[in-house]
Amino acid sequence: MNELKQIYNKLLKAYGLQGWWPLVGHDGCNPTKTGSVNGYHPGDYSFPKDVGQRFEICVGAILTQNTGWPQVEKALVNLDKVCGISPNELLDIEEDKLKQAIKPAGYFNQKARKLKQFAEFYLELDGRIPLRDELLGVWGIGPETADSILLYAFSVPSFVVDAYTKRVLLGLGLIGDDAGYDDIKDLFESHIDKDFKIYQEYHALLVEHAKRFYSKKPYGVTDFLAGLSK
DNA sequence: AACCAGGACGTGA
DNA sequence: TCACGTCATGGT
Repeated sequence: MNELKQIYNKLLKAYGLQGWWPLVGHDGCNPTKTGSVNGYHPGDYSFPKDVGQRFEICVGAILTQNTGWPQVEKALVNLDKVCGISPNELLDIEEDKLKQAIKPAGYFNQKARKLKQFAEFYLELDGRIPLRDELLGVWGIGPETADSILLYAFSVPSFVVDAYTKRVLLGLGLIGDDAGYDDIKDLFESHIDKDFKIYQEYHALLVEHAKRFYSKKPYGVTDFLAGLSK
């Protein structure tokens, strides 16, 4: 068994199933993740259950750029109140009202524009699953957001790499400081079975682990996984 | 009171 | 290609 699989097993044993992506309108959802916001559904991979939930995940992926989830949740609740979370409703709402609603998530000028443009793109899809390159062509969607949308909204096994992921792998000595986004993505995808459930859990587990051991400098000095590699 | 959060884009070299 | 500045609110 390769090292990345061992790390996955160890993280899973330590933290359990994470149940990403959290949903605000959690109908049919079982928010059992203790000590966290509602909307998680550990062990249930039948999400999103409808197009509404699918679009909400996309919106959340954009709103969470460089921002903590609790703030995104406030923005989503506001959005749901002032117009609703659907492509048409986001296109119809006046931009200033949109900015006001998503303000808690920060970068409201940019993110309001991003949401408008994504809503348009989403309608053009007409129910089809987008290609990664198509997502990257939308203004405001970079590699991490594209992969998050593919993995959590469309259940496509595209591994998500974020700042935490890089810190953990760097701390374990598995990559160099010069490793880029695609290098790290390819590393996971070449060593882990292309199963969207495993990719969803693995990314969420890395975030959970990083929040505990890699949130303040010096990063990773107390990482209990560090003994895995040398 | 800095520092950071589940980044992405625009610019100049 | 790449390093760097910008965007913005709210936690710790």
